[in-house]
Amino acid sequence: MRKPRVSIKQVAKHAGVSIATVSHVLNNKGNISDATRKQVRDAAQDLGFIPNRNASRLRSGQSLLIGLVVNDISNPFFSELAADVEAVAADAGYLSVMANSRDSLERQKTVIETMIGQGVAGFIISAASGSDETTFEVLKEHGVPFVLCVRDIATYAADFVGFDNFQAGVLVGRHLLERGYRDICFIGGDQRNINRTDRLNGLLHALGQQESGICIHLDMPGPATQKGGFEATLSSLKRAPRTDALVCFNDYVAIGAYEALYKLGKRTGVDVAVIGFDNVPESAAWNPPLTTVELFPRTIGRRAVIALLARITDNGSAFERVQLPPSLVVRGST
Amino acid sequence: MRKPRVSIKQVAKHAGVSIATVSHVLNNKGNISDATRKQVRDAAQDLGFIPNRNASRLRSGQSLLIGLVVNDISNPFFSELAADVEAVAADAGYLSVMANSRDSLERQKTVIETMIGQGVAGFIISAASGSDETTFEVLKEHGVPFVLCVRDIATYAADFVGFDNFQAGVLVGRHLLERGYRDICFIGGDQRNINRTDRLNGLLHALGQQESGICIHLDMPGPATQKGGFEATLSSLKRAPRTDALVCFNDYVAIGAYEALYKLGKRTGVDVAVIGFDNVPESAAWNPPLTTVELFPRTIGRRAVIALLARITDNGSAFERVQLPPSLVVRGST
DNA sequence: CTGAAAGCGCTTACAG
DNA sequence: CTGAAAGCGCTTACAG
Repeated sequence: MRKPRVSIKQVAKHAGVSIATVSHVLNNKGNISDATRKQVRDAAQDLGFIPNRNASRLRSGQSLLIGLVVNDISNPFFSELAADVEAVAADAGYLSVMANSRDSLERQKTVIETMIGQGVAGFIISAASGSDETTFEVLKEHGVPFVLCVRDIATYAADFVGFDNFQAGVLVGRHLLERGYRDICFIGGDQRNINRTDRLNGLLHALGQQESGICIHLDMPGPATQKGGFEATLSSLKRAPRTDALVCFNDYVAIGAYEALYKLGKRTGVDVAVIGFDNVPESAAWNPPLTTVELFPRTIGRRAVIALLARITDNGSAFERVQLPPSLVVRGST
Repeated sequence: MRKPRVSIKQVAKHAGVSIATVSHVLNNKGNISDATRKQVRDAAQDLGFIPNRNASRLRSGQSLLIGLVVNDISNPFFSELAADVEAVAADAGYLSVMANSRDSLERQKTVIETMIGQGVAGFIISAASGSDETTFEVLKEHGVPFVLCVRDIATYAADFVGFDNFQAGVLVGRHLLERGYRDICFIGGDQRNINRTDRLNGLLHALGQQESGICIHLDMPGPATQKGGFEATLSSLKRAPRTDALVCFNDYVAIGAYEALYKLGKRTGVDVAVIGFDNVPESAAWNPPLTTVELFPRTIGRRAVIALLARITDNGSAFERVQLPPSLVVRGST
């Protein structure tokens, strides 16, 4: 079916040298005279030679593939992160393979095993909800380095690059206090999601520092989607009609809250404040523009690649934890 | 650095059989007794064996990798498409490798060559702006099957899965006529982008069927981004202050138009209508909700994988062209 | 029903 | 400075 590929053998023949020499030239190894070097390069060019990386990898054990496993590829937070992972990896000569765990433990396992079989040099993983110390055992067993990002695992020792969720919650809490909101509801997100727990704790921490009647009325977990936000908003306002601020697990949930408030005839930002996390690009253009917390997905992606490359080169060093400080973006919705 | 991987050899030893037998069992080939089969399976399980696909691929020439090359990974249209490509490919036992051409011809070339080197079984490609018949020559030379999606190449013969852009333009044109808009401006998008040309032509076609003073004032190409839409809107309204409808190359451009109109003190959907293409999920929750054209990225992704798998199995058949009909979603912005 | 052996396309010590 | 040869982990005709 497929045409026979041009191999190093043909290149060698065409250039009138041995295959060892071709390999040396192509990998810039050993001492090769300039004349030979040019001959080989020209021959490779003429024949349109593309080296078979499977063979290289098999023989040398070196791989130039990076595996990226995220919870939801179609979430802009992760697609931005992925875009930078891909770009930085490419600069270092690595190709990135991306897979979607769809936040399912089982699928995460399959995806990781498949990628090991493909011979990836290492992994960048945002752990699926419910992951624990045993989840990544297989990577240790196979000696494949990995770094976690965005979603950490409480008890697990590995490199981690993410943002400080507790601090993000604190920023939101302080802001709400300053603006005088008193009846607050936290909506959306999977309860097993450790980032959610941290954000909520940060929020409670900030609110608790004040002696006042301020309290969280409701903690309403649910799908971290627009639809989830819509429904959580409706039921929150039914159960706690005096709610004056909705803290949303992410901007998707927040846009669902906008929709629900509109339906209920409440003015977003006037009758009820809405605040999100992520700062997706569109949120600046919503009506009213969304107050949210910027979490720098692209920076996380970039840092994760750097950490992984370091780990691939030297798997012995101590684990590193990078937590980027979040930053509050105040707009019209609060 | 890496632990020595468990190979078929260890499995064979552990099961007390030859490596050929292990291979047969694992690939369900040949006649193997149930007893032996079980022994091998158990041994593989015990040792946590994951077959080295590089070796399989090298020997058999068969690959289970699919390469997906898109113009912009962080655009939700493509990340949704990618999500379904990945899912359907996974069901068929394929792993998908995604790369971002960033709509650059040069990067597209690099990415394709790298992937060939990785031994992908085939490609799904949304052609970068400016691609032509020579761009994908390298794939033909190497005998690697591919299908194009979303962005086609006028003169090129290959499978294609996309949507009917002309028809999408017609839908928009008819809708604007019905609502009585007369001063229309088409904004955003790369002028070399064939989808843009087709949409514009469809729009002109629909408008031209009417005998009236309706006309397109301005065709303002530009970046297909929020920022691009913002700026194009400002300059359009400066040059043609009577503009009553903005047709935006995509929803990103449209949200930029919202922003600009807000800044100019015009009411979106009342003073100036805005219409987009893509129907990104959030657009339903914008204020006002966006009238846009649904283009079914997930369906395109799914169909593209199916077409590619057919092409991998039988590269001789005639090229197939799938054009999904677009569908107008009318909301508050028109 | 099972196994010995060749070979996929490379890389890499080693010899000259 | 260049090349002959072994070997990475598999698959596959072929022999028994």
